[in-house]
Amino acid sequence: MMTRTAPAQRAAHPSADATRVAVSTVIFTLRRVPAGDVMQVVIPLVRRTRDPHEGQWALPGGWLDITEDLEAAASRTLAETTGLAPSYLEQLYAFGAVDRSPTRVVSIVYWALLRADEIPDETVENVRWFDAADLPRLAFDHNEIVDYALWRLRNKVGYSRIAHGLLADEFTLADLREVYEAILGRRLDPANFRRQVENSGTLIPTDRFRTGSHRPARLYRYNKDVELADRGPLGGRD
Amino acid sequence: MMTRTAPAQRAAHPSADATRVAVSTVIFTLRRVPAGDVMQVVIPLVRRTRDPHEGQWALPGGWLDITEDLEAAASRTLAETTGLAPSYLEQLYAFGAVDRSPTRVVSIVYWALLRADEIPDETVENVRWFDAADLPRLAFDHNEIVDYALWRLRNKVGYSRIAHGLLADEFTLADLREVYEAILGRRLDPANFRRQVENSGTLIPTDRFRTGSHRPARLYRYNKDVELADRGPLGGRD
DNA sequence: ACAAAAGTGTTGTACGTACACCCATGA
DNA sequence: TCATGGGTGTACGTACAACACTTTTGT
Repeated sequence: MMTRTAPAQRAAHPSADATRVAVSTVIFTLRRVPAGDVMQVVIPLVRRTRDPHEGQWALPGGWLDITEDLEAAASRTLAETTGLAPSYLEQLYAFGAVDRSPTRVVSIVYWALLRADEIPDETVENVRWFDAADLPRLAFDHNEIVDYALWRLRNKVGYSRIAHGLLADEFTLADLREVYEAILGRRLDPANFRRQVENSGTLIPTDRFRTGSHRPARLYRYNKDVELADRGPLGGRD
Repeated sequence: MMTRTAPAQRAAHPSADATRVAVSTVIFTLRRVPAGDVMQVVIPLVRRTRDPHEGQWALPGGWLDITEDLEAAASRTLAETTGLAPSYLEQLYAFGAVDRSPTRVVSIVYWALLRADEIPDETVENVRWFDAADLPRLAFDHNEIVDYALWRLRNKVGYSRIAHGLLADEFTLADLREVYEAILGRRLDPANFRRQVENSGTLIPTDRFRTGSHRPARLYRYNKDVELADRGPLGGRD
């Protein structure tokens, strides 16, 4: 599913009087807010350096190359602009209102999950991480797009195991619960959460424990036989 | 949500070495199979009269005009090719694999529901209705697209009231149950179905009854305060 | 009267929620 | 020993599936 090397040169864009196809991605990850003890959902945005909405923050993206599939374009453009390689990538929606940009642009938007261990230390120039719940005014219709992506994320966390796309290989039940709590924006009962996820068959207990504070917590792994998310007959193709 | 008059002339397409954007629609409706007493899901397909896959059956669609929104393009192209005006229209997915067509085409695909009373008597030339469960080999990747649309329909019928998009204004609970049974492909308990749908708050009982066979059945209407389908922050825009 | 569909009642199981309680560790 | 999070037990309410049963019509 992941990225490949970017092609050396890109095909010239068609004349501006034609519809052009762009690809953008809403990338979600979790960050522990320094002061408090809660996690928050954050997304990386790119400061625009060109004419439409120059200086404003926008979703990472770029033009679709004529020789690459949609998902490949999403992987490539987000890697080029942010240097990131998410663990999960799924198409969100195609946005194509006539007035969403000065020239006619249809944007195929993807959304992605980034594991905590995939976040690089030094950030790329012109990229900044924002609390998804408290965004500034973004370029184009990107506020609307992020809202929709958040809605999809919250929905999907309820009926699939995508939350695992935000965690490293081994984790405690408290880690997993924190992910759910950050996405859903409410506290969950530890006892009930444990039983739910244990009965779902998606977790494999290891014989390792995480120590350091109070009683050690058992570490779990994901059962790779269970799909991360049910995408129906489409197995992740375009 | 519905169609408008088609523009008199369409902008010339960009040169064939650029990516073009097409819009197609999977239109679902129900038909009572003549012999038996069951309903089946049927979709209209158009016979291709041009080069790629000429003679094969394909989804109704056409090129996106540079001056129209995506949903408007879906409404227009399906009206032009089939003469239909569905009661419900929602974006399905953007298909853009490089090899899905001889030239590079990104298809924004919609899916639609047509009420029984919206089906015209005489069918347009080159349009034929097919049982969705028994399709021939279609042009391009359209078999795959229909499979995905069917999956979405079956999913969505479980957590929204879209089934109502397939019925006339007034209907009996048996009518509604038939819709669910046709979509889900299994029989439902009339008693439990009644309670479920009654408690959902989406139905308004009228004081009219349908007579004709056995005990008369009460007619119901939809509560228009309840959305047909939850589309999140997107209220049906593109 | 009888068949058949409309509509009601009852029961059991599964599952989510609330919350009391015990366990194991660091300090 | 105490505070804290890990982990177990239990009781209650809702939702759904199964199915027996009553009601109302056409024939």
